[in-house]
Amino acid sequence: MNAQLDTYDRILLAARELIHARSYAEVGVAAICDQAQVKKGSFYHFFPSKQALTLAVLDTYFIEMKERLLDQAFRAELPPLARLQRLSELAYELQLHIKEMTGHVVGCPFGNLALELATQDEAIRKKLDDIFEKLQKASHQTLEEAIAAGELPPLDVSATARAMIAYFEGVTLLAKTHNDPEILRQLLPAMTQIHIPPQA
Amino acid sequence: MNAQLDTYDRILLAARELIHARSYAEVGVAAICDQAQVKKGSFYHFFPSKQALTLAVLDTYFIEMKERLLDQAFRAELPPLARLQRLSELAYELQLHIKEMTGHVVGCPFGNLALELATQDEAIRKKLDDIFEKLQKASHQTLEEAIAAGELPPLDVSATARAMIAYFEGVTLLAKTHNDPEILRQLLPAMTQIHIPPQA
DNA sequence: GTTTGACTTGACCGTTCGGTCAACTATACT
DNA sequence: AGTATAGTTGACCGAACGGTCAAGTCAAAC
Repeated sequence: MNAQLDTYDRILLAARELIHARSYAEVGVAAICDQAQVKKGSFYHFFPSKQALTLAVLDTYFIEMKERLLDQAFRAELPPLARLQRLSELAYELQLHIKEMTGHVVGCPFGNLALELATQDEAIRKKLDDIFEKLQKASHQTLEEAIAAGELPPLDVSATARAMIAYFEGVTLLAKTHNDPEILRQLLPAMTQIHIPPQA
Repeated sequence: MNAQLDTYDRILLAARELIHARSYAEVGVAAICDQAQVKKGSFYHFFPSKQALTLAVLDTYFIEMKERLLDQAFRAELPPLARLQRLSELAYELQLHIKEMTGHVVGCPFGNLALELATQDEAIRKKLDDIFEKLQKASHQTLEEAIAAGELPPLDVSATARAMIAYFEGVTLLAKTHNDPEILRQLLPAMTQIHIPPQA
């Protein structure tokens, strides 16, 4: 499987899939090596530790999420709020697709690792914090355009962007716990209702 | 420490604290036994497995959450929406207090275990799902009163209750990732803005 | 043709994991 | 006093954990 990829990429791909489907602690280095068809010695030739691998995996999660969700939803030809609705649809479709293949709503890789590791591993916590900040910036831009277009009243754009990401993560958490993608379809569209007013 | 408690309760208390502060996988049975000052043999006299202990721990989390948050916030003498605002304040104060003692925003024990274990342990997933449903029912009641009092327009009460819990969990997730309780104070009050309209 | 260095291999390290068990002690009932 | 029973103890289990390492392969650089 994936014989065309070199060793480094096979490890990264295997780790990505396994950690997203299970969890950080549940997936051992040996399991990653098995799936990647790599021996443990080779693993430690490319990655100094499981933590270092996980930091690299987070980068690939971000790239994939950007390509499959952000770049698809935040397109200039759509009105600003419609972009956020499109993001909701894409997130629903993605989790539905994964559930059809694995039987589980696996949720958001960032949220998953955040709640598992934020208090245990400072480097990973920091990286996840950076990722959420990037997501916030992407929403920020869209919200400003929505206000300029009159689709939204004036508001605290930074706080509102963060609130929408929080809602997105929380809905995904409930969908994972219920193991039901329909929760995403039902609840995510309300994302745009959350408005944090400007500070006085 | 806690010499007045019997063995069973010491195990439960130790597991509660450790799992909330760290994670399920990070806390081994040996660590729980150390903290509870109990030998491993005694542990397995009272609990058949680590999973069974965790299910019991979830019950104690729910009782504590109900006493410290729900029962304090959902008081009949407060107007319905004010109860939800009070819930936000209490959640903020609780996480702030824990951070002052441990250095970490530890987040919600249910959300933490949900994202770590929902795809790995079906019994725990189911129990967490039940707990979130109970929370939804508690919000449901308050939302109906808010609508009756004219504080809210007619809406899909069940879906809105779930959406508010999702938002609550998502904000807590971001606060944990940022390790900053202020996020709760800034964002949680917007909880009551999320309205899922009634089905046509 | 030889040297270099990236990469691979498989055996191995000490530690910890969840869990078991036989033996022991303390308490309570008859 | 005798016995049943609940609880305790510490040694122990095999498996898995993250990680190490000496030895070997191989293609490119000289």
